Amino acid sequence: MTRTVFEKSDAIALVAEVFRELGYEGASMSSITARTGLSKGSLYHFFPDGKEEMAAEIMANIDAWFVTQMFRPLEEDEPRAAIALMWETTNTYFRSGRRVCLIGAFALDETRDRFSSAIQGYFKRWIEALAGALMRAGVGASEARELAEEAVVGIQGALTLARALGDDSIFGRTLGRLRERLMEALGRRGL
Amino acid sequence: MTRTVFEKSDAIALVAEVFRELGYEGASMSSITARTGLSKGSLYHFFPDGKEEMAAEIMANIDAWFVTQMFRPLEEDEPRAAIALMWETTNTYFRSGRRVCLIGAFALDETRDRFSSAIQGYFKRWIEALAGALMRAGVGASEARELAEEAVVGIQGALTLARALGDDSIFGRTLGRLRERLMEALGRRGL
DNA sequence: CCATAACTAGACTGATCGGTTTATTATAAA
DNA sequence: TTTATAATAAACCGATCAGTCTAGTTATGG
Repeated sequence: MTRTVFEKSDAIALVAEVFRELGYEGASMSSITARTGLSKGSLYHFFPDGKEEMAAEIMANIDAWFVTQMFRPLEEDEPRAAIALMWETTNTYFRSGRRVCLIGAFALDETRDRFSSAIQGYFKRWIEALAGALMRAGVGASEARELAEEAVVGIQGALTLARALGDDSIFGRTLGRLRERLMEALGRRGL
Repeated sequence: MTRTVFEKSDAIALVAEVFRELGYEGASMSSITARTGLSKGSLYHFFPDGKEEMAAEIMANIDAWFVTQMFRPLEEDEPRAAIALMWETTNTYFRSGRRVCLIGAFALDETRDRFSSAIQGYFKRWIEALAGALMRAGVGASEARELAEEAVVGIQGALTLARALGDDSIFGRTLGRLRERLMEALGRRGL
């Protein structure tokens, strides 16, 4: 019997894609083994506590990626550049609307109860990081908060509707609309 | 052994609530019987084809409700009044953000494939009905379409974030923001 | 080259899955 | 009443579930 060797990071990425497609409850161990090519032995080697550990590690992985690619730049770098990067990163990460937000999907059913603090932390940090960048760019606190909330809400809604309608174009249009609104708010204070 | 008698409409409403909480895959027959108080005998009496029929009937039920309460008014009644009613209906139906959109939740995982036309039809009609009302109120076609899309996207996104953050207030704020934007567009043409 | 550890394949287990069947009880027409 | 039908309860079914275990194979460090 021939053997394929996986790295844990590969396993995380592969399993994440299955959760994205089937949801937490919908992803059975057998569907995970079938779709990833990882045997149960491998999966329980990497994730001794099974599905729940898989999901937890995947979410931590996603969160860490967003922190380095988006949140920290928003929090620390030049705000306008970081915001511009955010739109790029968002569009790329979600594959122009073809990829669902796993954390958003987990939030909708009782999966949320298992991972509530991770889910809450992710969205809270996104909104706060964006609001902070807007404020550093000169936008007033309350308007910055409103705009940031609106942006993250819009991204999540667009992902839902892109899937529901089977039409990615709504994602691009929404991102464009939201970006325009932020640009407008930024434009009003010092060019 | 004592017996409780249910109506089918009761069964639909009760099971719908379980799907809303657990998702389609997460809702097992035993969890449905436990939470609704309906026995398997009753459930399979009302829904001979099991879970799939339950979900299909629930979605048809939701769709019919939205058609009479929201879509038809938007399509046929005085547009400004119908739009005002839409915000009321939306806020009431989703219990100020505490209740998830079942159809939106189904859209995110592979449940979508089972019910794609129903899911797509629901959101398409919502957007088109709202866009139509805006046009009849004097808003240009392309702007009406944009605004309608933005509104439905925003509602779905707000529902996701309300659950994710465990904070309903974001739903009310989003609805207020969206209503304001529509009012502004309506205000620009003939008061 | 060997020894040990890291890793993988897949058979296996008890529990639970969606769904069926049988038996019983309520309802309502005759 | 009687009788037919609608509705409910629960035992039961094969399939699949998450998770375990064993027997291996491959990588590595000496």
